[in-house]
Amino acid sequence: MESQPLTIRSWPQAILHIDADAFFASCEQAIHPELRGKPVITGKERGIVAAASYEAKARGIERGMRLFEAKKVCPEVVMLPSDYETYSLISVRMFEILRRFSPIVEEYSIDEAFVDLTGFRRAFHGPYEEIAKKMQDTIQQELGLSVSIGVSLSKVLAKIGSKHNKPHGLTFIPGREIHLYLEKLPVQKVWGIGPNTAAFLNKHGVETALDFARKDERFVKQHLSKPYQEIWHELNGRSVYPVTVETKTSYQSISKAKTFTPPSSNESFVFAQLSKNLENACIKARRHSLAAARLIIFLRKQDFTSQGVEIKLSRPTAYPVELFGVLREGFKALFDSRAPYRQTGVVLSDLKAQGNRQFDLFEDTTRIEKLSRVYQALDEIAGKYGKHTIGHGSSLPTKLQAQHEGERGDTPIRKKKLLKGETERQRLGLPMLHIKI
DNA sequence: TCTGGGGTCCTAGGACCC
DNA sequence: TCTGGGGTCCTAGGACCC
Repeated sequence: MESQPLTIRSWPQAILHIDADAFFASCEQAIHPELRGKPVITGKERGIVAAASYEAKARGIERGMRLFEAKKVCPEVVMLPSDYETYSLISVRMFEILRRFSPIVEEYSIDEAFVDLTGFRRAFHGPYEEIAKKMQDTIQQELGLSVSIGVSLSKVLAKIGSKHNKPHGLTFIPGREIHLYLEKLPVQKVWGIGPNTAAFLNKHGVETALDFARKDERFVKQHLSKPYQEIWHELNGRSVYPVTVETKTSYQSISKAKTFTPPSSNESFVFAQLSKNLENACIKARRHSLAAARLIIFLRKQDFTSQGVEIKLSRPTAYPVELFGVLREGFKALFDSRAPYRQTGVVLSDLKAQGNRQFDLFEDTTRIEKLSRVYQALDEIAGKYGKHTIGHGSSLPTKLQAQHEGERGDTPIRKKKLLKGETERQRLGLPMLHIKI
């Protein structure tokens, strides 16, 4: 297989990666000044630590820890539920600040961005490090947020830089010093290299990022696929990943999954959970004017094993009423009343823009138009009065449950080792089941 | 590393067509 | 009846990311 020629720029790039420190917890401290200096964690609604402030980390709290453990190591910890809407707003403001320095800003995730600074030295009368320092100071002053920054010749190297010194670090990696940063870095810490590829590389004597960067091109081309060949170039200071400005406007797939505690084997409750997920996924799809031509349903048992089905729809849709029939069928095929379940989920995929929707020749188009008007009205009401004002009857048992779900007991989580090479997809273990709507 | 919720991209192989 | 070669599209699966 001949791979595409790699685009290698002939002049040195200056790429900056910025990563907010303990973002969720820092947002809370920025909004609530009384929390500053205190150990704060978010994730209360899930029962595990989603983010921990540096004060909390200093007292031994780690991401992923269960709440009661956090409380044990640090009784005075302040626990908050995650407030994604607020974090998103703060994130937007952070990106706005970055755009004052360069128009080429890639919003990589809620708390990370890449910025292409190539050629901006003169505009700022100073070296790239000074520009980076100024960004860091501005974000600190205007948003009260601490960020870590890496600047180097490629995205992969810039990422290594921003991780090198946290929190509030600023690391500049010029071409002649790359090896100093790679030599002690285990290869699996490199962005894009996961446990599988790391294991493969280890077998070939590659332990550190530097070992990998120094591997000869023949080996890389022969044994590794395109993404890893690209990482290899990036580690050597040859930028192949451009900083892309386009903000995400569409989706390849939309998924919704929810874990409930304690696990349940109540059929109608579990089905109601599933319906709720479907409704939420459809709301999101409609908000983006998308309709799904495929639906995946999965149920996860208490022991973390999952079963799922993938259903091909005869026509794309984002209307739950049209999907409840297949949802029920799929659910029946999966549900085992002996097993307590801990999670249900749906994935809408093969998404089509609704503008281009084709009606089948003999389809009842008036019915579909009516449906579309009904859902438009529903979406408007939800917009005005809140998302959960109106729902479908089949999702009702989730509400009943919510009412007498006073406390949500911490169910012990069974540890299960991921089998080598096992993926999310395989854990879902999806047999193909074609059902037409 | 230790399972929450949400995503993306790449590749090999089969089906189908000339 | 057998045998090529080549192209395109689709799918399932794999690996990774925050």
